[in-house]
Amino acid sequence: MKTSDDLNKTLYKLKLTSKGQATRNRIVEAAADLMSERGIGRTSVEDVQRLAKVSASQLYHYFSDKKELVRAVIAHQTEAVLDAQQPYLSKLDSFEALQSWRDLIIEIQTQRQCKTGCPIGSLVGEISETEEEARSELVSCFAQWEAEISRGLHEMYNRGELRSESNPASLALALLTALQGGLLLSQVRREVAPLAAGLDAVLDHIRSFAT
Amino acid sequence: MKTSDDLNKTLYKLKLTSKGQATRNRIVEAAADLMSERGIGRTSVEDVQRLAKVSASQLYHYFSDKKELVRAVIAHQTEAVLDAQQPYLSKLDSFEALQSWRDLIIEIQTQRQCKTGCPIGSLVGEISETEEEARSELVSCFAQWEAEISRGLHEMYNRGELRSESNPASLALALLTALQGGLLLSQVRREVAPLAAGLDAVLDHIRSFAT
DNA sequence: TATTTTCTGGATTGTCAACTCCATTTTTGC
DNA sequence: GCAAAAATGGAGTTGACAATCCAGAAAATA
Repeated sequence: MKTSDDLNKTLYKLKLTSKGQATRNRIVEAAADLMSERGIGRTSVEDVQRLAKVSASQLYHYFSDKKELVRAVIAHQTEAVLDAQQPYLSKLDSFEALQSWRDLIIEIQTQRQCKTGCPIGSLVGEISETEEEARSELVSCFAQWEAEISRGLHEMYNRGELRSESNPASLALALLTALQGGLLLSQVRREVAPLAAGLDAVLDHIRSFAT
Repeated sequence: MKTSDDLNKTLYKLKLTSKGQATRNRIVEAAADLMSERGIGRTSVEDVQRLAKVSASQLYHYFSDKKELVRAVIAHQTEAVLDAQQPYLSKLDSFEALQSWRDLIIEIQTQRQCKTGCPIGSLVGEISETEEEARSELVSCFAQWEAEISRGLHEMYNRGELRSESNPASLALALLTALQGGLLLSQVRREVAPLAAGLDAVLDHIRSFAT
C-alpha cells in the first residue's frame, strides 16, 4: 500500500541532493542503455543496479517500482533522442535541411551497427497494453517529435516552397512513420537499407511538392 | 542436457496424431494471440496453458522450451499475416490493386481497434539481441513479405506502367517500412492516422512514377 | 489382441527477480 | 553544532514462472 509520503515523493518529487540527483541520473542512464539494447522485460533491476553501481535500497529510494523507473527511462530517452537530432531537427525548413537530417539519422544508426531500433519506438510493444500511463508518455514523446518536423514543413509551406495542395501535417507524420518502420526493419535485418529506402521515398515525395 | 531423442523431436518432428496436431495448434494459436497482445515477456507459459486448455506436460510435450514455442509462434504469424492479405498481396500489380491492399490493411487495423501492432513486427524488440535463431526467422518472414510486394511492382515495371527511372525493389521496401512504422505508431496512438499517412505518402510516390 | 508409442494430468521443484527492512552514514538547514 | 532529512549497504522475503517428473489414459501399429 502506498503511504502518503510515497505519494508525495511520486507526485511532487521531494528534494534531491546534488549527490542524490547524480545517483538518480546514473540509474536512469544505466536503465535506458540496458532497456534499449535488450528491451524492458529482459532487463532486471539487478542488472541496472550493477551497471549503475548502486544498491537495491538506493534504486528503490528514487523509484517506487520498476514501472516508475520505466517511465523515467521514457522521459530520458525522449530528451536524448530529440537532442541527438539537433540542431537539424529544430530547423527542418528547407530541402537541404531535410536531407542533412536524413543523413544524420542514417549515420547514427550506422554507428550503432543497427543493433538497436528507436530508443523510444522499441518500447512500444512492451507496454502498450498493460501500462496506460507509460503509453501516454510515449504518445506525447512522439507528438513532440512530430511537431518539430511539422513545424519545419509548415514554414516551407507558408514561405511558398511547398505547393498549396500539399499537406505538411500529413507529410510530417509520414516521415516519422517511415523513420520508425525503417529503424525497426534495420534493427532486425542489421542493415540501414530499409531506413534509407523509407526515408528517401517520403523525402522524394515531399520534394515533388516543390514549387 | 538434451538426449538424442529430444534432438530427433526437435529436428525431425516425430509423428503427430491428428489429435496431437490439433493440440499443438491450439497451443500455438493461444500463444500467438497472447504474445501479439502483451508481448512475449508478459506472456507466461501458464497463461498459454490456460487459454489453450492444456496441461504443462502437454505443452512441454510439443515444445522443448519457451524459446521453441516463440519460434513456432513466429512461423504461425508469418503465415497468418500473409494469408490475411490475400488475395491482394499476391497480385499487387496495378495501382488499383495497391490501393485495395492499402484499404484492406487500414480496415484490419481499424477492426482490431489499433490495440496491437504488426503481429510480427511487434516481436522484434523482444528478441533481436538475445535469440539469433528467432531473429533470422523474423528476417525471412519480412523477406517473404517484401518479395510479394516487390513482385507486383516489378510486373508493373516490366509492363511499362512504371517509368524506367523508378526502382521497384526500393519502392517495395519503402512500402513495407511505412507499413511497419504505421502499425507501430497506430498501436501506441490508438488511431489509424499514422498508418494511413505513411502508406498514402509512399503510394502517392509510387504513382508519381506512372507512365 | 498385444504392445509400443503418443498423449495427458497435475503435483513439484528450483531459480530468479522484484521488492522490503533496518541499520548506518552523510548531508542539509537552522 | 545539532536535530532532521536524505542517502546508502546489503541481507532477507516473497511470489511468479519456467521446467521436470511420474503415473496413467488413449491411440496407433503389427
